[in-house]
Amino acid sequence: MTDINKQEKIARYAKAMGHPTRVAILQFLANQETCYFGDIHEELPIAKATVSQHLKELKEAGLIQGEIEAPKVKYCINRENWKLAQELFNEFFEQCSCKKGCCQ
Amino acid sequence: MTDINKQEKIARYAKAMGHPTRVAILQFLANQETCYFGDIHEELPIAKATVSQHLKELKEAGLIQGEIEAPKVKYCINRENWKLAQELFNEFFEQCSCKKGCCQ
DNA sequence: AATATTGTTCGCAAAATTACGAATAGTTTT
DNA sequence: AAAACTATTCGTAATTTTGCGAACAATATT
Repeated sequence: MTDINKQEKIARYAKAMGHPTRVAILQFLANQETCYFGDIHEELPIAKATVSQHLKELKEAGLIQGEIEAPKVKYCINRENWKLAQELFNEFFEQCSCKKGCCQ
Repeated sequence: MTDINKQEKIARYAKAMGHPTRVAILQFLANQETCYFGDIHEELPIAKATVSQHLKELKEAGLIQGEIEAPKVKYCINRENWKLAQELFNEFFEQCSCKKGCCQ
């Protein structure tokens, strides 16, 4: 992956994580095996339409995935991309020159 | 730090990192000891007013800091918050249930 | 078949983000 | 003191984000 490509991926993931509600959703999902839309909605003080929208964005960013289990919809973390995001952020934060002992 | 507080901090940092240009700026700064506004602007294909705006946001999020070294302005990573962000993101990504071996 | 349940999509409004040129402010150099 | 240099702030326009209620779609239940 090129540097610029990595930057764009980081920005994409970061943007998806750039809202408290979405961080809360991710955290909730990360600590469940899987769960239904209703469970997520129950946790949050916002309208279901808004929850659905946040879920859509997280899904489009690739951090979560949903599958229909009629009549419910089951969401979970997208493990593959979660791992990728973790690696990208890790590498990103590690690269700081202050990690290399060259500054106070 | 409470869980919700952490979530908000993560969201705040993530939001700041949620734009390719800002990731590029952070990456550039992370690999310099320090540098001037002009150096950053030179790296980027956008107007200086826009660069300044992105820098302001990164500064307000706490990821960078700037100091006047007349007539220039010197920017650098805010090491303290960089470290905090690194720890928060690390903990966040680690918490996923898929890390704990309880799912495929 | 009618009704209920579960979520998504639509349509809208308010607010925030992004980007830029021009104007401005603060120093420094001439 | 004037001119030059560096970067921020202002004003504006276009786009995106956020949030909601209402309408809708799909399946399950009665």
